[in-house]
Amino acid sequence: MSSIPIRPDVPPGAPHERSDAARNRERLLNAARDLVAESGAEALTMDALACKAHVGKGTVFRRFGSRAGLMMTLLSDSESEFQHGFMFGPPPLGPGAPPLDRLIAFGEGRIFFVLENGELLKAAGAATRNRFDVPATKLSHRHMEILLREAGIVDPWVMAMSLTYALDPERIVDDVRVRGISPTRLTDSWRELITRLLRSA
Amino acid sequence: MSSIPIRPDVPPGAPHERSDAARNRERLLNAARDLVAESGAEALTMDALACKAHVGKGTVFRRFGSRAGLMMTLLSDSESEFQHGFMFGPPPLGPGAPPLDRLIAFGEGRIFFVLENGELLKAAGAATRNRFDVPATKLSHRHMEILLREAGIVDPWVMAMSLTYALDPERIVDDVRVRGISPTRLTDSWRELITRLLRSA
DNA sequence: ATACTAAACGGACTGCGGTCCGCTTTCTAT
DNA sequence: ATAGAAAGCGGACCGCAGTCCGTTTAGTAT
Repeated sequence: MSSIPIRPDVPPGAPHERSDAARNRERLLNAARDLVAESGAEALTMDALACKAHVGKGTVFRRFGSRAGLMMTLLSDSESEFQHGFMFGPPPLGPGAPPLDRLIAFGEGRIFFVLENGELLKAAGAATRNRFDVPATKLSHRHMEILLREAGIVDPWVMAMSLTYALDPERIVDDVRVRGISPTRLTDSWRELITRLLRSA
Repeated sequence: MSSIPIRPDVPPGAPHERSDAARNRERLLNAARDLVAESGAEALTMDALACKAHVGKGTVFRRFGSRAGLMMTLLSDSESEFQHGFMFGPPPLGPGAPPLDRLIAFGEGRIFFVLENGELLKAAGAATRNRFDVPATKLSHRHMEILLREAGIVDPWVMAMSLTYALDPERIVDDVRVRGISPTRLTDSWRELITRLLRSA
């Protein structure tokens, strides 16, 4: 029953990961999860991580590229789950429902997803400059674009971008945690936005 | 014809600014404008500024609080101008036109404003955490909120927040400069968004 | 003029993200 | 088993934002 641990993102020509590299990746991921669990993502520093994982700082950056990259790695599981939901799951989030309902469900799902993973998302988004080289973001954008096109929006690409920013993690988290807006108000307003946007003339 | 230079933001009980402080403020502002002019806001470092203004680093931070604060100071002139435009200027941007037209004009104005001052705005927004303690942002938000309420939106406060993020400087600048979207597409899409959002059932 | 006080000053210092590069380890080919 | 090459490693190092605190200086009161 021994299983080979899956290494994500490994493109076709796999030069085979070295054993020490694999070990260190494991160490780093565990240490990172510990640190996040005990003090939150915001407080995690790359030095502390390197230290806790008994690894050089260079190794940390070789592995994840940047702090944002680390956060994205930490997010990737729950993110894939959410992605799976809107791509293959049951309607109204998944395929089978009309665009209006799917967009409403998408926004609601996204809002709750953000509220669960807000710290990580904010830390991951802080990259600045990438922000849209992030596959997950591109995928969400494209998903909305397609639904908007189906619904007759003239420039679905740009509209999807507007909606993407309307669902910005920082915005959602701060609305709820800093400005005291309830999640319900957020989802209600999203529903109002999409409903008005898509109802036919 | 001698005029006393206006010191902005000075609340009632003015303990009178010391002469050396005034002189340093002038130096810093000039140096900052020079630096921005020659290499862009992004490249401006607080050390370089202090050095160029022949002033200690502590002085820079005493004056502006943070890099974002400095950028906001640099912006304040053009920002007031834009604010004046939508608060007191001629319709459709200013009062006198219906909310629909005013919102469209507001978004268009904002897009062009951002494209002119994008670097400064991005650098100013990087504050993170404040972002809404910024008076200018609050004012824009409130402006939209009022127009949305007039137009019958159920939760104008939250909707205004969505629209605020849809007009985020980073979004606009990156759409145009990184992703190659023309300003016209942006304004057209904004018009489509607002038009659909506000047309009555 | 003198003495006093509070504001202002400046630059050394800290903490963090990120880079660099000489050294070490693992894998592969023989 | 051995040697060579490449991937991996680690920590000193850099640049930058922001803080701290002992020193200087501009106004004020006498």
